[in-house]
Amino acid sequence: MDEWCRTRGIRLTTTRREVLLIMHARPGPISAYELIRALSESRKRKVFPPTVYRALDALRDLGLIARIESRNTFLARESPADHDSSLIYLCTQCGSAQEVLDPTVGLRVAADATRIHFHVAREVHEVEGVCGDCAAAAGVRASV
Amino acid sequence: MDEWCRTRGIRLTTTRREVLLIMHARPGPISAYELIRALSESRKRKVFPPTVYRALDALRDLGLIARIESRNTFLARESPADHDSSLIYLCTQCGSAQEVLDPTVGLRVAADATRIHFHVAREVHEVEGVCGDCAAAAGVRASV
DNA sequence: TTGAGTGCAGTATGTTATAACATCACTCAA
DNA sequence: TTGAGTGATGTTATAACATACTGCACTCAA
Repeated sequence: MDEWCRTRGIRLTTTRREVLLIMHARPGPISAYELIRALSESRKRKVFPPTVYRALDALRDLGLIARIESRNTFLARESPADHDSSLIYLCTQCGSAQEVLDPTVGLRVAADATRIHFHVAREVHEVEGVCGDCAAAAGVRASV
Repeated sequence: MDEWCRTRGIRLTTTRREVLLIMHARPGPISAYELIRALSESRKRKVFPPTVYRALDALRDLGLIARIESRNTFLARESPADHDSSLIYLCTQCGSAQEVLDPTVGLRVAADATRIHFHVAREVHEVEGVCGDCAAAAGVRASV
């Protein structure tokens, strides 16, 4: 993993590794300030915002995490591959986030971009709603 | 217009109308705090954040404006129809924003959602890159 | 062993957003 | 026309998110 990062010209330093560990340790998206609190706690001393934001930037460059723009939170990825035009499904009930890869969305975006002569650099696709589990739970409650 | 709003159960009050006018008066996205400053100036007295944020919420409910999640800014729409799964193309050079309707993207999202048993409520599609005008300008500069 | 490059700590501040509560205005029925 | 109910706004205060900038420490190659 360390080596994997180095080949990308980005070192997996202590801070970055700690941030990634915290993110993997808890399910779902986490805010930068929650990370600041968690990191401060594990280090037994105050950690300042820039420390965490820098780590998040580096992890994002590595593709190891994704930023959820509509919520100002961050999500650890299971694998760092090919997420250029992934979709993130966000549950408004339980707060969970699920990343889905659907290249056809990227193709549509590319087609539309060509039509308006736009050069795509980055795509954000976020879908808000209710996940299957929460819908099922609500259904159970409703039918009782 | 006033009547059009009322049929949707939302009044187009003075504050909301003023905010909408400011947004239409300048091209491109505008931040909430720019609106606060602009509205304070036009009213000759201080306007507080909640005033503008509430107006923005109402205008968003009416579909008259869109929030650009990846930039924390707001964009006035030309018409308020059918923007449920529109795409916003954002130029990193000139800051312009262009909304494009492409229902096929919404269809793909719906299909993916069904597959993972997700119930969609709202979609955010934002594409960052360079607009045609800026690319052309850069091309001209590069070729000189 | 020194100097360039990179990453980190910390200060300070800028920017975005909302909770909470008081007050005002509009609507509509009596 | 008046008064209750509802929705909108004014205001204070603060929470939450983010970055500019300075300086120090470490690594590694020359």
